[in-house]
Amino acid sequence: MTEERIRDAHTRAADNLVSIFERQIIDGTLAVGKPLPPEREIMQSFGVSRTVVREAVQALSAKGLVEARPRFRPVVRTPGYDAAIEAVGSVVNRLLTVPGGVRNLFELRIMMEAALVRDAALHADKNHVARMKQALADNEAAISDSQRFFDTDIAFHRVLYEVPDNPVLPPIHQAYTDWLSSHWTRMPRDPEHNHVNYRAHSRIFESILFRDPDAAELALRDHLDYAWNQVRQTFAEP
Amino acid sequence: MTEERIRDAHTRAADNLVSIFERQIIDGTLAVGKPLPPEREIMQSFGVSRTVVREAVQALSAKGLVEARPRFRPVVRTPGYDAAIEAVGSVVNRLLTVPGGVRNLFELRIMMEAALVRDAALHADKNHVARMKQALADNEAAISDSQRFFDTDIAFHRVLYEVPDNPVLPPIHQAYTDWLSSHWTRMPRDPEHNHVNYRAHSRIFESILFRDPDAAELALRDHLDYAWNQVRQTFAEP
DNA sequence: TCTTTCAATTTGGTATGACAAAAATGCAGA
DNA sequence: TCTGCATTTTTGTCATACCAAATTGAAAGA
Repeated sequence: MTEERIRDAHTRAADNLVSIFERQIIDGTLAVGKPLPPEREIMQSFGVSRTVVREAVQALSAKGLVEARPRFRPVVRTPGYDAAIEAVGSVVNRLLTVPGGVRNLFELRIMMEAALVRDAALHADKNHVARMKQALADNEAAISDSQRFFDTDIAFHRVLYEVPDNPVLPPIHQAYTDWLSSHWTRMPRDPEHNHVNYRAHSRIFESILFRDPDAAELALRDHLDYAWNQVRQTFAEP
Repeated sequence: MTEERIRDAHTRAADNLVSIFERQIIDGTLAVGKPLPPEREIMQSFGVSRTVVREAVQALSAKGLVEARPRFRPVVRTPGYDAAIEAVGSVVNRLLTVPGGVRNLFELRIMMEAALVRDAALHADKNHVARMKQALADNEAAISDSQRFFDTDIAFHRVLYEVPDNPVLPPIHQAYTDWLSSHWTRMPRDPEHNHVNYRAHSRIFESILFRDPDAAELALRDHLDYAWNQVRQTFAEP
C-alpha cells in the first residue's frame, strides 16, 4: 500500500500568511534581526483574526524563519543553514530518546568525521593546517583544565568540518555538539582522559599532515570509539 | 559576544500539553495510527482553552509526532527516524532555495555516499552483496525504460544506506531522493545516460566485491560527479 | 545632559463564545 | 449487508475580553 501524498486538500488561511511572510523576509521587506509587527497590527493589515496570525507565526517559528521567545515579539532570523539546523533541534531531541538513539547518532557522527578527516588529509590547505595546529596547541594547553579542554576539543573537531568549504557542515558540527553535549559532559573528565584525547587529536593531525587518509581515518575512529566507550556508560544501553 | 541560550524564561501552557502528549504517545496511551481526541474533549480533560489545544497540536505536528491534515483529526504517527526526517522537510526545502543550496546538499550526499561505499567494501556481508547484485540486475534490465531505470537507480543506492545497519541512514536516503528528486527528474534521461550510469553502478559493485574501498570511493565519486554535471544544467549556478 | 526609576501603555498568552463548512455518524431503504 | 442521505460532530476561523509581562516614555536624580 503506497502512500498517497495529496497535500493541501483545502488551503488554510494561516498558510497564506506564512508564504507572504516568507517572501517578505526573503526580499528584505522584513529586515533580519528586526521584530515582526505586533499581532494586532498584522491582523488588521491582512484582514484576518489573531488566531490565524498566531498560527502563522508559530509555523514560521517551526520553519526557523523567525525566533519566537515567549512573551517577546518574534524576531526575523538570519537565514541560512544555522537557523535551519537549529529549527530541526526539537525533532532530533526526540530521536535521542528512542532506544539506541544516542548510539545511532553517534555512529553517524563517526562515519561523517571519518569522511572529513580523509578529506582533510587529501585537501586541507595551509590555512586549515594552521588552524588545526593552533586548535591542537590550545587543546594541549588545556589538559589540566577539563572545562577548557572540552571547549578546545570541540574547536579542534570544528576545523575538520570547515575544510570542505561546504556551509552545511559547520552547522552540523554545532548540532552534534549541542545534541550530544548533555551526554558528553556527563562523561568522566580528568587530566588522564584529557591526555589520551589530546594524543588522539595529535595523531589525527599528524596523519593529515602526512597526507595519509587511511591513517587519519584510523586515528579518528580510535578516538571516537574511545570517546563512545566513555559516554555509553551514562546509559543502560549495551 | 557569545550567545546566551536561556531557554524558557516563561513556560507556555501549550508546551505542557505537548510534553504530556509526547509521554502518552511514547507509553502507548495514545495508540499509533489512531486520531487524537477532539479538541473540545482535550480542553475539558486538561482544563485549557481550545486556543491552547490547537497550538499544542500544531507543535506536535511540527515535531512529526502527529500528522495533521487540514480538516481531519490529527493522527498519531509511527515513531522513528522516518517521521522525524520527514518533519524537517519544510526546513530543508527552504535550504534548497538559498544560493548554492542544491549544490551544497548534493556535495554532502557525495561525501556521505563515498563513506558508505567504503564501509560497504569493508563490511558488506553476503546478504547485502546479494541485494546489491539483485538491484544491479534490475537496473540493467531497465536501461531502455528511463522511468524504471530511475527507480532501480534509487534502489541500488538505497542498499548502500542499509549496509551499516544504522536505522538513521535509510530515512536519510529517502530524504535525499525526495528533496533532490525535483531537480533529479529534470535531468536528461535517455538510454545513453542510463547505460553510463549502469556501468558506474556496476563498477561500484565490483569494487565492493573486491573489498577495495579506494576503488569503490573513486567509482562512486565519478558516478555522482557525472550525475551532478547533468543536474546542474537545470539551474543557473556555476 | 545623561542615566535611572517608575508608572502608563502596549502587546502577547489565554479564555470564551459563536458560526460556517467539512467530516464523521447513524439511520432508512434497497 | 450495502448504499445514500440527513443529522450531528468537529475543525477552521472570527470576535471579544482579561491578565500579566514587556515596552515605552516621562519624571526624578546624578
